[in-house]
Formats: sequence, structure tokens, C-alpha cells
Amino acid sequence: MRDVWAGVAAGARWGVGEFALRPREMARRLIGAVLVRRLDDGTLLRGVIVETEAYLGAADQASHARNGRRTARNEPMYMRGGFSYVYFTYGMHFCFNVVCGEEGVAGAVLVRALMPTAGWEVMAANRGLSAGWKERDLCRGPARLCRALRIDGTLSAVDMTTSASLWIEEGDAKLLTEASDGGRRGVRIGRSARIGVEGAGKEWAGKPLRWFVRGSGFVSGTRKVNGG
DNA sequence: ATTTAGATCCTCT
DNA sequence: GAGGATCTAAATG
Repeated sequence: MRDVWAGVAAGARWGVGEFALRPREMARRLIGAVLVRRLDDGTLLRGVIVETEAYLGAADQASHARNGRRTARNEPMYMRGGFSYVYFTYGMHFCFNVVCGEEGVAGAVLVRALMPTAGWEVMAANRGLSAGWKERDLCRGPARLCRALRIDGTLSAVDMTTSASLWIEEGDAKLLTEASDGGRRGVRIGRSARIGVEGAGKEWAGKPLRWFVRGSGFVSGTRKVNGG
């Protein structure tokens, strides 16, 4: 992971340049970065990104932009890198994506889990959890993450390079080490097939387009999927 | 620890 | 009208 931070300052807000990557590279690059949400009352909620999935354009049969589809819902996927794409699914959940690449080309990264670093109490309240909750459960999974950070459809197509409500900051190696459950063997990044896309058919459902911090209790999915 | 069913409604065909 | 980039609780090994 060290190479990822070469020459960049921890805590700096990402600009257009950081988002100018293709989905695969973006998904890998986002691991360890910090997602920041500022509520209307000024409360800051933060978390280190520990799990992502890349969604490509026309060829990717698991993507909302498959076969070149362009609809009102997926329009943000075609925007310039740095915009958000939030969609509603399963009748009750929102999922948050980071749009990447150049304008006119579909591509985004689903952020699936965070290690919360600020605002735990507010996140728990947003999730509707009662006493006894654990930090590791607050943002484990894309829908939980959105609920904890109060991200919904009104935060789709937001420019995260300028927004006062939602943005990404450069990560810090120490925080990622913490997220990796001690990280005694160093921070290791695992890869696997994406979750919940079986319907896309063997070829695309099987591609290793999911990235996660190995051994982290903040990552979603089963032990089997996470390779122990 | 793993599996199952049910919730619930927007989006696209 | 069908299905979904999910989550929770309950049941079962």
C-alpha cells in the first residue's frame, strides 16, 4: 500500500485529478481513502474505505450502464470523475458510488464498507441501533453505510470535489493499518468476485472486481468470500 | 457459522 | 410485470 501514498498529504481533499482513473484502478486507489459526510447541522462523519467494487461501462453485464444503457437513474455514471452516484434498490436501500474517468464514459466504484473514525454516536442513531452496537457494524455493507452517513438520492450527481456535504480525503497509512486488524503482517489487499451480481451471468459475475482489506472486521461478506 | 425467507418499491422492458 | 450492486431475524448445523 505504501506506493499509493507516495507524494500525497494525508487529509487533503481529492480534486478532479484523483478521480481521473478507470474503475479498476479507482477501486484499488479508494481503499484507504477517507469518505467524509457533513450533515446540515455541521456534524462531520468520517470513515476509512475498506471495501470497494468496480463497475464498468457497456461490456460489464453487472453494471447499470451495461450495453450502453443511459437512463435518468444511471446518468451520473457518465459524468466526469468526482461526482457521486447514489441509487435506490430492493425497495428500501441506497448505495453510494464514486464516479470516475472522463465525461461521457460510464464508470463507477461502489463503496461497500468503512471503518468509522468520527461520529460513531450519530451513525448509530442514524442506523436506528440501540445500546450495545459495535463500531464494526456501523458501516459494514453498502446500504448500512448509506444509512449511517445519511446518504440518499438527494446526494446523487453531487460534485465531490466542491461539495460541502460529501467528499473524499487522502488516507493515512496508520489508519489503514488499524483497519486491517492490527496489520502485523502488513496491510494486505484481497480481491474477489463482486457480491450480489449472480444474475449478470458467469463471465461478469465471476470477474475479480471487488477489493477489500484482508482480515478486517469492518468488511462485509462471509469468511469464505474474504478468503479467511 | 451458514442458510433461508420476507420486506418493499423504484426502474426498466 | 419482473427483478434488483441488500439487510434482518429466525432457523438450523
